[in-house]
Amino acid sequence: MTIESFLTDKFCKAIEKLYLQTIDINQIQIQKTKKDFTGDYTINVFPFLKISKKTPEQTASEIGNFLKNNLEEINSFEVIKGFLNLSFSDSFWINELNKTSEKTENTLTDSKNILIEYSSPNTNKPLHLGHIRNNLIGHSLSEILKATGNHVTKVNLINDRGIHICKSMLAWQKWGNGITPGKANIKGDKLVGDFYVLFDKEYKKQIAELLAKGKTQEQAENETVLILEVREMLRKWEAGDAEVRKLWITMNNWVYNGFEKTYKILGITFDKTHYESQTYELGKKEVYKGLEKNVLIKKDDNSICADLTDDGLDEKVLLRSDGTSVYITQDIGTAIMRKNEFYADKMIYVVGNEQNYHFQVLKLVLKKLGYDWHKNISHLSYGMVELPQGKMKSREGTVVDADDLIDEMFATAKSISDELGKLDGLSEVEKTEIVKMVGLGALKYFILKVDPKKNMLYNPVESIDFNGNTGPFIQYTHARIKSVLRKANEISLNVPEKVLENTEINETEKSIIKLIADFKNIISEAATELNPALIANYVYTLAKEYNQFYHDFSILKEENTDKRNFRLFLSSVTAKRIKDSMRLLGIDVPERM
RNA sequence: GGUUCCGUAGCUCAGUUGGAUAGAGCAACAGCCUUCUAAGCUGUGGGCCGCGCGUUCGAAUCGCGCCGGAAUCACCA
Repeated sequence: MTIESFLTDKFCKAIEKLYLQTIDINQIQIQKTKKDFTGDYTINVFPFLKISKKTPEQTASEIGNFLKNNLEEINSFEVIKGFLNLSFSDSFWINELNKTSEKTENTLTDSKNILIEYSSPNTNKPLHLGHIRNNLIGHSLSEILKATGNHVTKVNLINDRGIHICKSMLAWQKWGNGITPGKANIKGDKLVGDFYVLFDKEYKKQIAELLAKGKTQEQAENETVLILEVREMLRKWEAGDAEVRKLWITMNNWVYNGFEKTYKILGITFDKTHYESQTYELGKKEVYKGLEKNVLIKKDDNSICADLTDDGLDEKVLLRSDGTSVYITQDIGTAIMRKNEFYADKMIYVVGNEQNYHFQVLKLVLKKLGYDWHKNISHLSYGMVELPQGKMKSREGTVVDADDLIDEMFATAKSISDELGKLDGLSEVEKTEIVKMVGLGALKYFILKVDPKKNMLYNPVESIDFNGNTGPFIQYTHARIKSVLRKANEISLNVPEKVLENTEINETEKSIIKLIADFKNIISEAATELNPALIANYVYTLAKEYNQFYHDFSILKEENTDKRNFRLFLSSVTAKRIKDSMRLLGIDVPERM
C-alpha cells in the first residue's frame, strides 16, 4: 500500500467520525507538501466545507487533531488557509527506508503481454539523431514496462523494400564501380546512404534539364530517365527478378551490418526483427478479404480503398490500381501477424508524430476488417528532434549522424576526464569503459529527460552538456557514493541491512528518504504514461538532494554510531536507486569516474 | 483551407486528474576544496506562464476566440 492510499483511507474515516458523513475518495486531494512549508503531505479541505459547515481553518484543525490523536505515524500538523499539512514521525520515515531491504519491495502488479515496436529504420540511409531518440525511448519503455511486471516483446520492423531502396541500388549499379563497404572502408549503411544521396543529386539534375526543355514540374519529375529506370527496377523486384533480388539482398546486408554496430554501441537490442518484405503479402490478402466482405470499396480504376468519411477522415488507398501495395498495406499485415504470433494484449508502436494520421487510419481500417483488438494498439507518438535551423533533412545534409554524434560524446567525455585527472591510475581498458559510459550517459539522458511527446531541440554548436541536469551528473553522484562505501569498507565499517527507528535524522536526510519511498509510484506513473522522462526527472532530483546532503554532512566521520550507520545505509540505498533508475533509462553508472 | 499537437526566465526543459509565493539546468555575476571525488555545493539577478474573454472560492493547468510555430491531409515511406 502506498503512503497516499494509506492517508486517503484514514482521512475518509476521520471525516466519517467527525461529521457523520461518507465521502467519495476521489474528492480527496493529497499532494506532497511544498518545500517552503512544514509537513510531508498536504490535504486540501476546501471540498469538505459543505460537510463540516465550518471555516477552512477550523475544519483543517479538527481533522488534523483527529488524525494526530488516532495515528501514531502522524507527529504533528499545521494549518494554513484550507491546507492541512501533516508531518509523519521520523521513525515512520526510517521504517520506510528499512522497507527497501525487504523482498516484497519488488512486488509487481501488471502482467500483460505487451509488444513494443521501435527503431523501424529504412535501409536506404544511416541512422541519425531522430532514430536515436526513437531507439532510446523504445528501449527505456520496454524496461519500464518490464519493471511493472509485464511480459514485453521488443520488435524491430525493418522497412526493407520500396522505391527508396531501389534508388540506392540503381545509383550503385550505375556509378558504384563494384565498390563495397570493405573496399571503401566505411560502414555499409553509410555507403548505401551515399548512393541514395547521389541518386537524388543526379535525379534533380535531370529534372532541371527537362524543365529547361519546357516541361512542367510534374512532367519533369515523372519523365526523367532515372525515375523510369528506378520504377522498372521496383517492378522487377516485385516480380522476383533474380539479379535485382540479389543486389537487394547484398546491399541490405551491408546496411544491416552497419546498423548492428550502431545498435550495439547504444545497447539497443530486440527480441524479434520483422521485415516489411515479409508481411506486405499478408496485408494484400487481408485487403482482398475486406473487399469480399464489402467493408472496403473498389474504385473505377481498380484501386482498393477504405472509406473513412464516417470517421471524419478521407478515403484511403490500400492497394494501387496496378495491384501493388502501399505502405499501410504491410502495416495491416504486420499487425495481424503479430497479434496471431504473440497473443499481445497491447501493441505499442514507437513512431514519430509525423505518422499520427497513418495510425489513426491503420486502427480504423483494422476495425473495418473486423479486428476488435484494434483498440489495443497504441501509437507512442514522439516529437521530432529539431536543429536551430529547423527539421533535419538527409538530402540537404543537415542530419546529425548517429555514429558521429556518439563519437563526439566519447571524445568530450575523454577530454573532460583527462582534464580533471579523475581516471589517473586506471588501466586503459578501464578508462575507455568509463569514458564510453559517461559519453553515452550524457547523450541518452539529454534525450530521455524530455517528454517524448514534445519536439525537442539539439544545437550542434552547444552540443550536450556534462554539468548540471545531465547524465554525467547523476553518474558522478553514484560514483561518489560508491567511493564512500569503498572507504567505509577499508576501515571496516559495514553498511547495515536496517537502521534503528529512533535514529535522529535531519531535513535533508528526510527528503532523500521521501524520494526513495516514492520510487514505485514514479515507475508505475512512467509505465501508464509511457514516459521515461518521469524517471529521468526523478533520478535527477534524487541525485541533487543527495549531493546537498553529501556536501553538508559527514558520513564516515560522524561519531554517533547510529547516525553513521543510518547515513551509510541511506547512501547505499540511494546508490541502488540511482543505478536502478538509470537502468530503466538504459544508462549504465560507473563505480568511479 | 481541414485536422492534430505545441507556445513557461536570454537559451534548453520541468511543473497540467484546477490549489499556497511558477521550478531546475545552461549562460552571467559573487562565494566554497589542508576534511568521505569541486563532473560538486551556496548565493544574486532574470517571468503579463503567447494575447483576450469566460467557468471557479481559486487557472500556467479547464472552455471559447485570436496570434505565432510544427506535423499531416500521396496510388511516398
